[in-house]
Amino acid sequence: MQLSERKEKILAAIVERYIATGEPVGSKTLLEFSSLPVSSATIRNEMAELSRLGFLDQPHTSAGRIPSQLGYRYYVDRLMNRYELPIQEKRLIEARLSDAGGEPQQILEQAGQVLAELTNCAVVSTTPSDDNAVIRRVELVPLGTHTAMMVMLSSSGILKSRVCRTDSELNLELIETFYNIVSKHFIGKSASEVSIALIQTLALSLGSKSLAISPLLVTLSDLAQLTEQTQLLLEGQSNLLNYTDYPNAYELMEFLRRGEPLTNLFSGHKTENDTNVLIGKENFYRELQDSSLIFSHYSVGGKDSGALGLIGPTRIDYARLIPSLKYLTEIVGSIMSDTLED
Amino acid sequence: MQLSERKEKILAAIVERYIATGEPVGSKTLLEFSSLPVSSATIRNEMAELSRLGFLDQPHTSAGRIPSQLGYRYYVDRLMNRYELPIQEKRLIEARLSDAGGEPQQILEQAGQVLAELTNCAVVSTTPSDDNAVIRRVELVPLGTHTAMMVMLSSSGILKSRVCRTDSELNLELIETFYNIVSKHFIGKSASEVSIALIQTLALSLGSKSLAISPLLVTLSDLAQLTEQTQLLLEGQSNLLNYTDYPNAYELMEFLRRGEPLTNLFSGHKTENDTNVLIGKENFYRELQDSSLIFSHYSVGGKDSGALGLIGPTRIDYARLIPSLKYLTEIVGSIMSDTLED
DNA sequence: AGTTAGCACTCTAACAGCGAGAGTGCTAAA
DNA sequence: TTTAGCACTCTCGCTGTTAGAGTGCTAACT
Repeated sequence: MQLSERKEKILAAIVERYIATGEPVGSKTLLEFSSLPVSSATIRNEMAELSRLGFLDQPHTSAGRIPSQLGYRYYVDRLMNRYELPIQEKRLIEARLSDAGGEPQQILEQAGQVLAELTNCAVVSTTPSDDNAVIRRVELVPLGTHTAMMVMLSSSGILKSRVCRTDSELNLELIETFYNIVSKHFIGKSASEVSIALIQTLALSLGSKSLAISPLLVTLSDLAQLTEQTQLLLEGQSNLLNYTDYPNAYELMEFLRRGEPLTNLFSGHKTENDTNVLIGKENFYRELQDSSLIFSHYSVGGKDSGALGLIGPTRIDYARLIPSLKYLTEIVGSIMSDTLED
Repeated sequence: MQLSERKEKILAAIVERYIATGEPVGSKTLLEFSSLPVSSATIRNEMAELSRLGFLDQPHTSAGRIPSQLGYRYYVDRLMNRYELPIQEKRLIEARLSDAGGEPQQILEQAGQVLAELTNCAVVSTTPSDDNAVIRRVELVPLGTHTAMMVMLSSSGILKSRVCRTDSELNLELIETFYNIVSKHFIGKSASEVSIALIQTLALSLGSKSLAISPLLVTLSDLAQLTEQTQLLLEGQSNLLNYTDYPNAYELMEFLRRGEPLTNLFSGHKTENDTNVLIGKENFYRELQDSSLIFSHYSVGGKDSGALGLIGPTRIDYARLIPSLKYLTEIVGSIMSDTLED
């Protein structure tokens, strides 16, 4: 639906004013604020119409108007002037991310913190998932006579480790056998190829050594699963507590902590244009229906591999947050790409 | 101060009742609940006296009594019957922790989750800090022609990694030189010995290779700092939102997130008996003065190295939480000890 | 001397009533 | 089509009232 220019101006002004103050906007307030060359009565008429069309809500008769979900949607899709980050700010952020440590998790953690500070929202992100990722390197570091730490690095840069305990003594021969098996059967394989079945057949084929080495292989398989699993990182949850809009922040925070729903949402809902904006009831999950979720996928080596998302009340500054998020996903993607392929 | 037996019974009953219900306890309620062989009038007299002595507070004249800070203190020190975890529960927890992955952070994360579920409190823990920890192993994994991932394992089992970018190409010779330097100058050294000065003199002594190798040495030094730094882990913060006692949970959650204050508190305040209990205003930090903090140090190899702590309102079930925390610290310590020295 | 019944007293929480203020929708005039 | 004006509605904050919970005190009882 296309609104008249004047209606658009009024809607935009209401959205922006409400985002800024959190108070319902009345016709008089709007008049001073928006400097339209009309009287408050005209604005009242237009507002009444916008209400009838479903773009505005009214908490009660004698209150001003607040944007409805549809109002926000129209604003985001057609009215909003994106507000880009100043260039110095961008440089600053870039420096912070470059300094994060270089691993995907570290970069995302830092990006999450930056975004949380910048936006006062909760920030979620998923670690890169790459269907073509393969095991790149496995190290076994003996810690004692029967324990060792195993470290696995995947081609997507994910590093995972576990401590492993063996029944028989961890001597040089055993370690060497392990490394042989690894380089022969695991390096270059994807995690999904490391099945229990493979582990079992391998163990069997080793005969007498089987018993000694199988704990190592089991750990190896665990690690392969871990490197493949997408992880959800969370930053700035406490920001949500500053919004009076959330009477029960607990439910939302528990939802975020659970992780899988969001991970699924992100992987199912590929970025169509650049940034996805889900407002209020547009969200599938009940726990998010009082919130807006803005998310965008970052791409490593030209391929979408994970996402960053912002969560706040529907009353957030879309014009500022969307470009910020977009910038962060771009820079995260480019830093990760740099690290992995040069 | 020693209270009469009857006063103690009444105080204990009030504390327990208030912990259970969160409502001020009146003389009549107490009568049904505690089954003392006296009338409500007598209880009233005793309660008045306990108020005068400072063990009870009264929100207002016509409300019941609630324990004062002193009341909780007396209860914790002398009245409380510790409520041990049932043995099956202990076994279950043990299994969960053994399965966590073996690294200190992984064990602590799991322990934190378990405790958060068990207690409905926020759980904090510090990673083991060991003044005698030394660098055990360093691995350099090339990722591209100019980037590599460096992984460092300390003798206390801490694993840290960073991605490092070099100006000149990462060829085999460079890598070999790096490993030589590492094994000669760094393995077996403590992190504090890895000073900037050392890095600089080393770089200088290498002459022509100096420029190529110095980014690697800088990263090495960064990693050494990281492995040495105590980290604060946080679980179950959202539990705090379930207590009506916290009008501004935001402040507390930000305090927990900041980390250093608690890290300092733990390291400064060594475990005297077995478990420390700081109630309300007994806490040094303003942000904790509406809360109780229970913490206890775990020991790895017979030496205190980190701590686990619970944070909740002063109105928490000390009798149940203290033994739970104590058990968790013991098991965390024993699992970590097992891993590192066998 | 300690305990108890009884009672007057105090304070809160909940509810109703009221007025001020904000903002609307409608009407009639420009 | 716009605007001034006005009656109307609804919230918010204040006040007053009442019911109920709980106390502290006194006087009687064991």
